[in-house]
Order: sequence, then structure tokens, then C-alpha cells
Amino acid sequence: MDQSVEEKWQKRWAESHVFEPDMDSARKKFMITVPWPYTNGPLHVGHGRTYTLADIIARYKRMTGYNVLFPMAFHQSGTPILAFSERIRLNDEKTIRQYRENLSEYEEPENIDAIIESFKKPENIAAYFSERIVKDFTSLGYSMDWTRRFTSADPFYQDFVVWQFNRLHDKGLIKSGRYPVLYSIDDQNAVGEDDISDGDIDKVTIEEYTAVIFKGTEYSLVAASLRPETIFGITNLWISPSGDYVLVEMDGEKFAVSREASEKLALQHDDVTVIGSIRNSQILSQEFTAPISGRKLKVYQAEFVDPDNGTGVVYSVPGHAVWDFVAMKEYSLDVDPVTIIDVPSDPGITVQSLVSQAGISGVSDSDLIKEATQKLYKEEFYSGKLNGYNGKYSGMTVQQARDSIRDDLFAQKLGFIFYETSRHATTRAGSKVVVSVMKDQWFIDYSVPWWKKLSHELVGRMFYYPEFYRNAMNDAIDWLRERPCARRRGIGTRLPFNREWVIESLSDSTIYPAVYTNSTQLREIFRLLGRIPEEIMDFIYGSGDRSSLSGFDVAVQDLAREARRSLEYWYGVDIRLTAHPHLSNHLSFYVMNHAALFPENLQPRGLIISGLVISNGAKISKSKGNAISLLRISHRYSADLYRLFVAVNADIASTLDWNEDEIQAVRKKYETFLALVSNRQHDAGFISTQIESWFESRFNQHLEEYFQGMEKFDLRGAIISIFYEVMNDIRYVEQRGGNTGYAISRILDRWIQALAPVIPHTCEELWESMGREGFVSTTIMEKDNPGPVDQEILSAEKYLQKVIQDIRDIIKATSIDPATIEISVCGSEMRKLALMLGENRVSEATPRLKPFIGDYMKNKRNIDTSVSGEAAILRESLTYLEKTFQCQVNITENSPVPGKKIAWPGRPVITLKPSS
RNA sequence: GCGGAGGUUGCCGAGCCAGGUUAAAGGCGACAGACUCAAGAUCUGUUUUCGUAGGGAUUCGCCGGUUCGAAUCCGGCCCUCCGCACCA
Repeated sequence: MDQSVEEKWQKRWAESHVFEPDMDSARKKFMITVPWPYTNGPLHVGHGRTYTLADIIARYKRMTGYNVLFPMAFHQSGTPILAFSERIRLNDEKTIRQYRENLSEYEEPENIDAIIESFKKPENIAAYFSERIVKDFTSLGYSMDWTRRFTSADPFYQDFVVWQFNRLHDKGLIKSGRYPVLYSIDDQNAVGEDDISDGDIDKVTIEEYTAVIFKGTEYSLVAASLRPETIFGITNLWISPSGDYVLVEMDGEKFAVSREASEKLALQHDDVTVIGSIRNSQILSQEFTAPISGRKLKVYQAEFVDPDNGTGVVYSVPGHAVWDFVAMKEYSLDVDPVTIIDVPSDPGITVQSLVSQAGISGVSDSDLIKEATQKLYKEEFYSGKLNGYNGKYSGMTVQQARDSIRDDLFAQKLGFIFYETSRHATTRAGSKVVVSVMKDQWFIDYSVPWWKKLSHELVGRMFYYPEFYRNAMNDAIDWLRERPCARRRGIGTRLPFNREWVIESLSDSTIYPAVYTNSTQLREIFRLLGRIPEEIMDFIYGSGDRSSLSGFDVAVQDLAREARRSLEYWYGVDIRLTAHPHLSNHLSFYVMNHAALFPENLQPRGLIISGLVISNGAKISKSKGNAISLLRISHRYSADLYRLFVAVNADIASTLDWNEDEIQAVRKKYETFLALVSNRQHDAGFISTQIESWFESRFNQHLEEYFQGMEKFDLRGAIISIFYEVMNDIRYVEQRGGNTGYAISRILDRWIQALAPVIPHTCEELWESMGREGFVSTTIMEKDNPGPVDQEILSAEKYLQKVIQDIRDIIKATSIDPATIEISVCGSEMRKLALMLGENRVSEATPRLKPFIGDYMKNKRNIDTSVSGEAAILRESLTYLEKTFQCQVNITENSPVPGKKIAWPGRPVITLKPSS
């Protein structure tokens, strides 16, 4: 459909408020939600898929009698919006270029600069993109209720989050403790992914090293390792020839580490003092003792040692570390690699074999070495065992030994935890990013057993599509431990028990769908009181006990009571639909927080988890430039085409590939549909034949399949049945010489209704053009009564097609070009015999018919007594048969002659007579 | 390694839970024909293989088993993808 037509209907829907439901205790409710979008930029086709699927379901449920609530709000919490805004203030070219490009889809070129200028205030970014998203969603025809819209930055919503956290705290689920974070040295502040240069493309994570202490006579050396289990394989130590080393004092001990490492240590441990610098030659002249093994070690210099990684001191395990092995060879050092780990499943995996396989010639092949290191690391970690050289650790798996050796090192004060970033990183402003340990980080403690138990019970009660995600959810819940739930900065709600902290953006968005049910009332209460007191929140979302309202105005009390009623009516989200990457974070928090805070009747009922969208086989990402924005979709393809594509081109659970070829294929079908329906015509006096009745029965069958599919959320199957298959049938009617206009007109109302959830604009337009009153979107379909199916007509048509196929097969096998086709159908006498034999009443056959029993047995497989009146069926379609084969067709009744071909029910004798 | 999903005819992708009606839906592509001055669109047919009669043979990752009968059930193996965590 034309874009202007789509806009017309979007406008009419909005003006008539048809998607803004009220409570109605007489009707069953259905609440469906999709996680709210983050408002720092435009959404792309990938986001659109989940919202579109949800809208199709919402529309379908609405049209099968439910009171449907499909609300939407916006997420603004966290640092990204702040970070983007700050980058614009700093005139970061990349960011500005990206926004310029985003905006060029929406705005006139002359306005763009002013808008970007306004983005220097973060709230303007959020406000701008919220509006854009509303428009994008509207332009795709979503039947959302926007009247309940709010954002995670709205003060009344933050009062709700405060209530939530106080309740979690009451239940003992909030804790505080030490925790490592990414930290900017210059800014003296924690940083998030969005503050880090290229943080979105190349993610920075925190890695937990084991710092191992090598005792010396005057001071010790500290090397940080990810693989403490290799301690028995240590042959020597490395330092950097170009690094500056310093002596630090920590816990009463003196360590030599790189200057960079001393800064990091100071951020991670209390009471770290730098005593002074120390010359490399001084270190090289000393010997140090390896812990546990007690081995004496020399120190060498190696170029690959980075003073700004770990402690700037590396212990060398040439038997199991590619770097060490390559360096040892290159410097021709007099050390013997020791093999201390065996990989029984793949004994070929050794440092030596990997180095030769990869063709590594020296330490300069750093990429090859990194690759080989990863491979070795993974193999040894998952399948490795410590061999007999490992003292009391011999025989342990690598995973066991790692923990065990680490614990022993810590216990003997020969080691401690050292955090390091997974790569070198700076903030967008250029300040170095390191790991710092926060002393009073707040957590939500998802490990509490009673909580896990409640959550598993909830998972057990919920509906899952696809079902296998139920297990995945249980696993995710088991995996969850303490989660930091607050940050020092970012948009969001202040932690009520320590207002220096801001609640982290996933943690403030777990039970928010509850607010959809009554945001209108909350907003009003907030307006009247300037805040929403705890007692009121507790009444609405918690106890429902009216006595807690007694201190408030009647107006406030009324609002609170309505809010509570609304929650009780709507809540329990029936379906929450999102893509699978959310499972192990948002969705598991969603489930667990509801399990902790709400009674059973207000808990989630079901989850639908969709696959991702890829574009031409590749993952969609902004940096790849293949992120197609949603607005461009409705402009370029039309909303209905996009919706149809999303519904039909992949099952909800599968990955959907967005590519032009497939879209064009769907477009062709869609246009064929439009042409069929718009150009249909038939005379009032037209008398129908069998084929139109056949079509109607087929349609009713497809409609039933459609309802069955939709009810179990197999949207793809349902739409294929009601769209593709019905169109194939229309084509068949045409081919059979039937009157398609008449056939379509018999089913058109119901057809348009069934398609309306998927292509609503098109259907409204057609509905109106048919002279129907009101919106097709608000009509109710009788899903329990799809219409009669005449099996006799269906099997008659099937029989005809079988005969045609047989004739084709014979033509193909014989290469005869027939001038006449004789079809000799089974007579009543033989039919009786077949029925008799079919019931094993052989003895009743008359002597005259007995000779045919052998032939019956031979052809048994192909005999079908379910069709009666074969001759009549064929005669009625004689013209069609003659047209199909371009020759004369004669229908006769077979009189059986022993030794000749015999016609049986469902299997006439076919004879081709060539022309010459 | 653990957990999950999956391997189907040129490609995509159903079927598998409830075994036979399955050479295996549908779409795409390819080929042939109709239409057209032509191309495109549309329609028809073909698209594992053999076959001068509607039939036969072989096929659903591999190997075995259950069964009158298996793409579908059971056991083993191989391979691919996703998750294994605090990140929105």
C-alpha cells in the first residue's frame, strides 16, 4: 500500500483511540510487552522484528475477543546518553558524524546542526529519539497504547524504583562490598563501555590475574598470571628492557613492579607506597624463588613484556606458553621447557607443534602467537590434566589445579588478586583506563537460595515459546550471583540507602511493566503530592491494604485505589517478547524480581523469545554500516510489506535474514494479493460450479490452520496457510476455469480479517472499499468456527488431480503425444467387489468376479474407495482435461475382462492413443 | 569441557514430539512451454535416478538397533552454531 494510505489509517486509529484500552471486567485481558528501547539513537530492522511480532500477536488477540494492552515506554538510564552528549560537547568528530548520519534520515539538512547542538544537553538526546521512535513505531502501524508512556528518568517512575529497592533491601537481597570496576585515572571515576574509545566495537572486560610473589633476598618480584596452574613449569622470569621499575611496599613487603603496575596496585589495594625506582640491571642480577616448587629462577629481558600489562614482570613457562617458548628460542637461552600438562584427548596440542604449524618464526609474529596461545589455552583449560611433575597437584584437571594452587598461594601470602583490563583502553577523552576496586559497591544478591527457589517455581508456571528456553531460563537463574546494581554516575534513580549511588540501568528495569497498568494515576498522584510516598506505592504494588492510605486526601486515595485495581486487572504480563540475547540478563532479572516482589497472580505468564535479524548473512551493527533504520523501512518498503516479511520469512525462534532478494519475493506475492483482491469481479447472476465450492472448503481449512497456528504463536505457519496457500488455491481456481472473483468474494471478509493482524493498513483499506463500517482491526473473528469443509468436494478434486498426474506420468514415460485419451472408470459391480475385498469378505465374491481377485491384490495399494461418482467428476471437468492435454478425452465405464487392464475405484484405466 | 540448539533433496526452509497417506510442504534459483516485437511480470510444467504405461531403485550428517514398515523412535559417533556471566 501507498505510504499515504498507511498514514491515513494510522491517523484514524489514533484519532479513534481504538488501541487505548480501559479496564473491563467483563472481558478477558491480554497484556503483551517488549522491553523498552534505549533512546540514544534510531532503531534498526532488528529491533523492529520483535515489536512487529508483538504487534501481530496483539492485533490477533484483539480480534479474537481479548481486551488487549500493548504499551510502550522509554529507557534512559545509564551512561550512554550522558557519554554521547559529553562527546558532542567535546566536539568528538566520530560521534557528530554518526549523529549527522542518523539525523539525515529524519531531518532537513539545514536543521541538523541545530539539533546536534541541542544534544549537548543529554535530556535532549533522549527526548529527541523518544519522539522519533514513537513516529517510527506509528509508521509501522503498531497498535500500541501511547497514553501510558513514561521514561525511566521520570520522577514518579523513580519513586517506583525506590519502592522496589526498599522492598529488595527489606528482604535482605541488597548487599555491599568490594568490587573491581573500569576506572579512568585522570577523571578519577568509574567508566562504562560508552565512555571508552571504541568500547562498543572492541569490548573491554576486567580480567582477574593471580599475582604471584617470587621471593628474593632484598625484595620480591611479582608476576601476574592468568594461569597459576603452570607454576611447576616456570623456568625463569622476564622483565621489559624498556620498562621503568619501582619498589613498592604493600602489607609490609617490598615488591619490584613496573611503574604503571604500581599505579594500578594503589587503586586496587589499601596502603600501597612507592619507595623508589630500581634499575633493570639490579633486578637482572638477582635470583628469585618460585613459590610452592621452591625453584631458583633467573631473570631475563624480553621485548614482548609490556610494562603496562599486569605487573610488568612475567614468569616464563616455555612448555605451555607460546610467547615464552618463542622468546626462549629467539634469545637462545639456556633453559629447558618442562611439560606439566597433558591433554589426553588431543596429545598433539603442544607449544612446539602449534609454533611449527602456525609457522611462527620469532616474537615479531605477534598475531600468530596470540592465536596459537588462545588455542592452547582453551584446549588445556577444558581438557588438560596436570602430570606427575606437579607435586601434590599431580592428576588434577587444569580447572581444579588453577583454583587449588591459587587458594594455596593466597593462604601462604605468596599471591594476591590483580585486576587488569582485557586490552589497553582509553576514554574517549584520552585518559587511561585501568581497573580500580571500589570499596562499597552495592549488589543485588541473586544467589540467595529461597529466591532462586521461588524463581524456579515461577519459571515452571510460565509459558515459553520456544519451549526449550524454559531450561535455559532455569540455568540462567542458577548462574546468577551477586550483581552490582549501582554506579557512581549515569542517568537513573538514586539508591535510597546511599544516595551517592545511581541504580544501574538493567536493575532499574525489571518490574517496570507493572507501571504500564497505572502510569496515568501515578503521574497524577505525583503531581498532587510532589512525590509518591512509600505507603501509597506499597498499597498499589504491595499489600493493597487500604488502611495505609488513611492519611491522604480523598483524591489521592481514589487515584491510588484505581491504580491498584488497574494493576490487579491487567497485571501478570501475558507475553513478554524479546530476542534471545536478553535471556541471561534482562529476562532472568525480570523473572527473579517478579518472583521476589509480587504474588502469583501478578507474576509473568509467558515469554516468547525470538531469534536475531541478520542482514545479507552478516550480523547487524552500526559500525558495519548495515543497520537499516526503521523509518527508512516504512518509506522504502511500506509498513505492511515489512510486517509480512517479518511474519513469513522465518519462524519467531530462527534467525531472520534481511536481504533485498527475499524482500522482493515477498513484495511480488503481496502485490499479487492486492491485484487479486482489487480486480476481482463477478456478475450478480453468476452460477457457481464445483470448483468455487472446492475453494471455499479449502479456504475454511486454511482458516482453521491459521487459527491453530496463531493460537500456538506459530505465526509463520499461520500466515503461510492463510496467505500463500489461499493464493495458490485462487490460482488453481483460475486454471480450472472457475470464477475467481466469485470465489474470492465468498470468503473475502474473513480473509481480510485473518490477514489484518499482519498487514493492517492494506486490510483496513480493502475493508473500507468493500463498504464495511468501522475498522477491520476491531472486528472479532470466530476462531472456533472457521466454516464448513466439504470433504467430498475436496476428495473429488484430489481424485481429478491424481488422474491428471497419472496421465502426465504415462506421457512422460512413453513420450506419446496423445490425440485421444481414454479414461475408463470403475463400474458399480467392480466397486462392490473392491469394497467387499477391502473388508476381507473374499468368500462372498460371485464366481464371475473371482478371477479378478488376483488383480485386486496386485493393485491394492493404489485402490481408493473413498471417492464415488468418478465418471461424473471427470465428465464435469472434461473441458479442463481436454484443455490441459490439448486433445480429446473420452470417459467410459470399464467392463472388466480377465487378462486385460482393469479399472478399480480411484484407479481408472488410462489409454493414450497417439495421433498417427 | 559443560549446557542448549541444529545437521533434510541446487539454496533457504517445513516435516520429526503423536512411525506408514513422504521422493519428502512452501519459497528461491534453474530448465522448458504459454503470453510478448523483445525483455520483465504473470501463468503452466519439469527439477535424485532409471523406465515406450500411471512403475522401480536410491535418498533426509555417519554407523548400528527396534519395527511388517523410520527423515520421524532408541544407542553410539562426527560436524556446525549459541551461552558459560555482570555487559546495555
